[in-house]
Amino acid sequence: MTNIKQQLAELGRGADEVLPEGGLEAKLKLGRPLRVKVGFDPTAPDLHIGHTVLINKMRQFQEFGHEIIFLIGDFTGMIGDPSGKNTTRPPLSPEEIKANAATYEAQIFKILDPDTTRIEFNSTWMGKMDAAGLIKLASHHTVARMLERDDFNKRYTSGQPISIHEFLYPIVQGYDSVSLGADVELGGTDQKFNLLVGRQLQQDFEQDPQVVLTMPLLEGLDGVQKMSKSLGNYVGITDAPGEMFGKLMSVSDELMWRYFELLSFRSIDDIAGLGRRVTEGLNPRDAKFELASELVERFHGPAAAAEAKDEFIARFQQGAMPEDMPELTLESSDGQLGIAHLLKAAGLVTSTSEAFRMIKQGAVRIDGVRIDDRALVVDAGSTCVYQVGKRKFSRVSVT
RNA sequence: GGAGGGGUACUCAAGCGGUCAACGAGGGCAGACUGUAAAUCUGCUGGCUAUGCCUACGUAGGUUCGAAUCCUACCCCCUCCA
Repeated sequence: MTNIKQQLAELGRGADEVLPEGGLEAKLKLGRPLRVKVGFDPTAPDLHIGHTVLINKMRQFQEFGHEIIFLIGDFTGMIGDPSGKNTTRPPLSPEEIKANAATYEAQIFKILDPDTTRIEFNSTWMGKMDAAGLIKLASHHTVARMLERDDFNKRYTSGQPISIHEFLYPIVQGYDSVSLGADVELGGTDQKFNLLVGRQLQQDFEQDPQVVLTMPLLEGLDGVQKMSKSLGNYVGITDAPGEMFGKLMSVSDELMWRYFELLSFRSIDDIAGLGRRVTEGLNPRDAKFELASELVERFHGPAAAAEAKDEFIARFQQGAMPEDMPELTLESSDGQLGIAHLLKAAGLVTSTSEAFRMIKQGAVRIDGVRIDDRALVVDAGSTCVYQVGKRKFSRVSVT
């Protein structure tokens, strides 16, 4: 096992908080593999790279020889984590949970070692608990302490409803730590309260309380708001290689370093070295290439990563047309097809009005030649490459 | 149950009888430039059978030559009181 000092440095990398202070060091000094628990909600199996910040941290623990437990909160899923929300989510069916769990597995094993990752469902123990047991469990926590949690507090003071069952979420999550005998629990910063409840319950159950390590929520591509699917500022881990590469290249030079810290598997020293080289004159674009390549390789393999990079260079540095593009055939009514309708039918724009706008702005090219005539008609029998902006292409035959 | 305030385009937010397809900001898209789909600058940002027409300012009616703007009813949200 790697020495403790080195472990502390890497494990603390990018972390928001480690509670209690010095707790992790004490746990590491036990000299045995630590049991590291991380809970996942079964509702959102479509991971983006923001979620992998946490999974990367799990990987680090795993690489240092610790035991990691990927806990799927299928029981707590019936409650729906009320963190930051004021609406309850509809409960999932067992089939949905099963399907989501399978999706999780496929995705996380691109990062984690499947042989040493333990997957658990909290229904295993919670499903057996009866009402009396639940009441007893609930007696371990007070309403006053619940109301310390920021979002509960806000809702309470502003008169918004809090259902009793929402209080059970942190308690059950905490009890999971008791059941598993967790040494460490990882989570996003928004999970801090829940993770701390675990510590308190473990104490009540006469266990050595877990160390809590929170990771920040990754900023999205815009660099301001949190990465989320609904904001559209995300990189999905199932994104196609070219798309993933391009999205990563679009982050600002500044944000790139944040991504290196939280997403790269490279060592802290290694990244600092790269930073120095940029200061000394290396084009930040080339540093970004390394980031994008590493991530595409992680999810799609080395061949796809190399291809995505070549394609990016050809396309945006040299202005080449992409190798693959949608091909389709459109039927003209009377041997001719107006350009606006053609672009719309090809899916390059969403409306004819938008097509006219794009033409006016000089964004439309046919076989690489810019056009400016909005009334242009294309004769039947032709096959050309139509382009709108730098990124949308389609090969269209008109019949 | 009572008293006020409010619902405007992707989001926030102006407008309070005509010049409003609707100020401004954010976001998005495009163009220029470049060292990259960074940064910066500029433009665009309802639809269509397209120099005109149609639909849009919570919903349904009404007043008016003309309404997002005035009136009525209804729905929803917020604040205070019970």
